[in-house]
Amino acid sequence: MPHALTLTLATWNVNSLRARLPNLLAWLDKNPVDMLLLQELKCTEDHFPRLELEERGYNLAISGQKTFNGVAICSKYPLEDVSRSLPGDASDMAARYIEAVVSLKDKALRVASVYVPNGQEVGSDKFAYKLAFLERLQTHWHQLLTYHEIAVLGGDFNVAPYPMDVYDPEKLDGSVCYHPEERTRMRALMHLGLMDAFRLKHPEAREYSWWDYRSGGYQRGHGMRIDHLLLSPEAADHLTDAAIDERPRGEEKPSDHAPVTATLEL
DNA sequence: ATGGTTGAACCTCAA
Repeated sequence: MPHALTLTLATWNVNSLRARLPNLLAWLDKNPVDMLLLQELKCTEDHFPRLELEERGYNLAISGQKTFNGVAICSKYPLEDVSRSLPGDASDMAARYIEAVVSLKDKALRVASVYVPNGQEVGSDKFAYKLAFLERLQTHWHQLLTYHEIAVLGGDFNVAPYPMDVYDPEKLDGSVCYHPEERTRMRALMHLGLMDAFRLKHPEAREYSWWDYRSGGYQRGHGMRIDHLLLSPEAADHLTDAAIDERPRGEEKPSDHAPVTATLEL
């Protein structure tokens, strides 16, 4: 059967949607992706710039929070069965996960936008929360993968899975976002059968998705690849392209993250 | 570099 539908996806941690709205809209005008996964909205749903995105054709599913966190799914196709929590800890109120089913013409796609906790400092309570959160992701997606759907789990995982995903693996080994325990849990999640779209298409590329604002991280090339689009096997079968668009990171008032993109021919 | 920057909201925290 010939390909009937080209679906473009992006994930982007914008580090405050309201502060980054000009950057985001300028990027969308050049890259009118079908599915946009956002993290670190840093606003409640009532402050979400709904009109600006709706007039660009997006349906919205939002999990907002004041000051911190906040995730969203923006889709040119209708969204159904929206879920705003990651199972496994009913006491966790942070807006870090949203999942929905996208109705395409004759098929469906499950998609989630996740903002994994940063962990702050190795050994801290926040680091333990991060590890527990990664385990919850693994448990939940282990279940979801039994459905054999076309599915995408995208977002800011705050983990660089392999040495080639950081600018200096020897120096950074054991530091937050590149600690062995985080890599172990990140890889356990991937080894359920979630394929890293960027790495599938670029097995050797030393490209990053995040650079620290401090110490001129971007200018020095001190980056990490911590934002990922993970594909179910059924989705990976349709992957035709993946990239990291570094350009927005070099522009005025940037997010510290760059958008990561993928294309599926369904 | 036990430095450094950014955003939101408060006079500091999270990243």
